[in-house]
Amino acid sequence: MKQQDYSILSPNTVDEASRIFKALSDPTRIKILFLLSQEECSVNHIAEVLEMTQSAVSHQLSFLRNLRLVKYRREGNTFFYTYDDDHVMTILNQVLSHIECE
Amino acid sequence: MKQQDYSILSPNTVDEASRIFKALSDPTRIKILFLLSQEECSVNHIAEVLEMTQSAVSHQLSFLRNLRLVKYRREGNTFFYTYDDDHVMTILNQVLSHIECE
DNA sequence: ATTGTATATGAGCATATGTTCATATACTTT
DNA sequence: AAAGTATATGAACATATGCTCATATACAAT
Repeated sequence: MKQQDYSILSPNTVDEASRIFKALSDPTRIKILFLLSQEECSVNHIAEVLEMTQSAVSHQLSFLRNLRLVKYRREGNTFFYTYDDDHVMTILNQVLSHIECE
Repeated sequence: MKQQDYSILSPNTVDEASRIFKALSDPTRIKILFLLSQEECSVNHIAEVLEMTQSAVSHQLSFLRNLRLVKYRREGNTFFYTYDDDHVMTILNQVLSHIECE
């Protein structure tokens, strides 16, 4: 059988999907996004709640920023982060609630 | 502010979610699952369609099997794989169709 | 100006991941 | 029994990942 006989995903679609899933595949990023689904948070606040170093959190926020999954506003020295991709947040919440109602 | 003031996910929930997303975060696994969403496939068939070695495909199927995302039946020398987790397939299709309709 | 505070970032490191290569296993065919 | 076919599996390797540590940056407060 030949490859053409099948509905094949375009490379771009596969790459984009894997990027989204990879973003959600790390426990720290899941926890950060879940926090942000509830309220706008500063970096230090996230670090305190998750009991992680500021640096580790900042690196993950940088990762999420690059993927446009979060955005921030500055207020003095404090950076307040919010989520910035409704679709990804919907996917995350679907999976989380599916797991919890088992 | 204290950690207890927030709705915190249980460690099990986070781990389980990250396992699901990690399973979907690799391009090869996405392609395999997408193929299986269309039809039952033998290992060699998957390898041919995806233009990958039998070994690479078999390793990924082993990964997906461990997570109970696929199952197989044997017919002589041939192993026919099908998907085995409707929820994960739904998530995958949601993300794929969201990407494609942009 | 100096010190303090909040965050970002680069280097380094240990671990995880995905593939290849060689080989094992189990069944089929002759 | 022997050779062939389809798949599984272990070792090895290169790359990716997520953290820590040290330091840079930018603004605030004194």
